[in-house]
Amino acid sequence: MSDLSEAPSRGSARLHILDCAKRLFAERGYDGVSISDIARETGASKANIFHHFESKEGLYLAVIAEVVRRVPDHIDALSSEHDIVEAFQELAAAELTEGAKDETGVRLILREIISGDPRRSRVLAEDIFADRFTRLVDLIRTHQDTGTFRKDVDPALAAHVLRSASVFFILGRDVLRHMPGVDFADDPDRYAREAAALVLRGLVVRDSSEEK
Amino acid sequence: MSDLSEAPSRGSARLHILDCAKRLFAERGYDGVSISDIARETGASKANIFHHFESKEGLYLAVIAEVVRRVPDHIDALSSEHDIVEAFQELAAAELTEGAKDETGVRLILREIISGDPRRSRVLAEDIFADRFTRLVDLIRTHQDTGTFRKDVDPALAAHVLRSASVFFILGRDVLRHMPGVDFADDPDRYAREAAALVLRGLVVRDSSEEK
DNA sequence: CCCCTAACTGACCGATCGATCGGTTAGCGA
DNA sequence: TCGCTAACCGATCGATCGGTCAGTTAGGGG
Repeated sequence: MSDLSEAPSRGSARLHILDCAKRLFAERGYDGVSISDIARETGASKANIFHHFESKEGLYLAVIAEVVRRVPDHIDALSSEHDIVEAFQELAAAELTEGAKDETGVRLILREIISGDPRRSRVLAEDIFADRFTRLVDLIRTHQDTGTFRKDVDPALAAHVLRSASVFFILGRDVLRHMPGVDFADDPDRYAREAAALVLRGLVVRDSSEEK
Repeated sequence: MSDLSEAPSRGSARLHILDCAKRLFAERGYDGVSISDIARETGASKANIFHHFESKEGLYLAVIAEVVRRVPDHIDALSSEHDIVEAFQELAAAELTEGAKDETGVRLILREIISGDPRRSRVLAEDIFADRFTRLVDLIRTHQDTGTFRKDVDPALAAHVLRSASVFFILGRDVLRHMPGVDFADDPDRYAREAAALVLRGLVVRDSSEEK
């Protein structure tokens, strides 16, 4: 497998191993993939994998680190849009399109989230999500201060609901495809925009006049 | 371990194995748990596990089936509430409290969702989620017809966003606990109600008058 | 009483796990 | 040209994997 004629340029084998391992780990999880599997997939020998990486866990952590390193950030780009709903739609669509394109990366991180290992949960939370989550919360809070957003909503909670809608879409796509009445499973862009609009505008019609 | 003095009443060992296996599978996943682990945890011998279950996969499927069998349904109970926002809050809170109480069950099903096995995704979708998902969609559509809910929102999409908010809360709790500014990680009831209210009422204040 | 069956066990099977070994190849600086 | 090092390999390690088997125990119906 993977006989790409040549091009053994410096460190290419290492990258190839990382790439294959990433896909396999994303598909089957850490315990579901053996070094032999990765070796077979890369076309290299088992021993060579241990030459490039100190252990199976070392390889796995390297894969995670590589995925994390490549996670782009779309939040900054929208600060000064004129229509706030449109801006959030744009943000959600950009993130979800990106996520759908590199589904293996998303799956990998999500597997890590539910792994339940408290150490890794903490590391992941602080190193990766905390920063952009905080910025999203700040963005919401800013709009609350300016009066664009209602003030009786916890900004962190709202941020989490927005994130959930995006993340769980990718996570549950296979199931979603088999749901009756669902025609957006293969259209991340449309889903992202409609979901963002939904959370911003709400589901109930806006004649009810209740104040907290 | 698990020396409950006696009471070897009919089939109790089988149930004990199911219970331990459920917890272990939820924590570490299918490939992360060996029969020896389960045997050690239950206090029984490996061979005895194969006496009660035909194989490891058979045990796993039995665990899944047991979890699915116990999933309660809260949707029917709310059809005739007077305040629609309150009704949805009640539904979300009931589901999330239930889910938080039996976190292992939720984790197990979520692991199954992201496993990526297309067969199982299909089975899960059709046997478990389809029914109540459809009823939630129908409920939303009904309120659209009566004019309570806005009509420019895909009911299935709205249902999925609502589900996402609940499910991903349990899934990402460990990470959520380490997020700055998050104080609802250990309060499923409050989160469920605020999240439901958010999706129903929306984030933006309701003076903007745009129609599609 | 005996006998049958379900519950249960320790010992063991071949296969595969992560990891290590000694040894070979290839490329590059001196 | 030599020599060093990184890249790579086949063979093999002890441990553990899922699963089997022959045999023992316990309990209830005849």
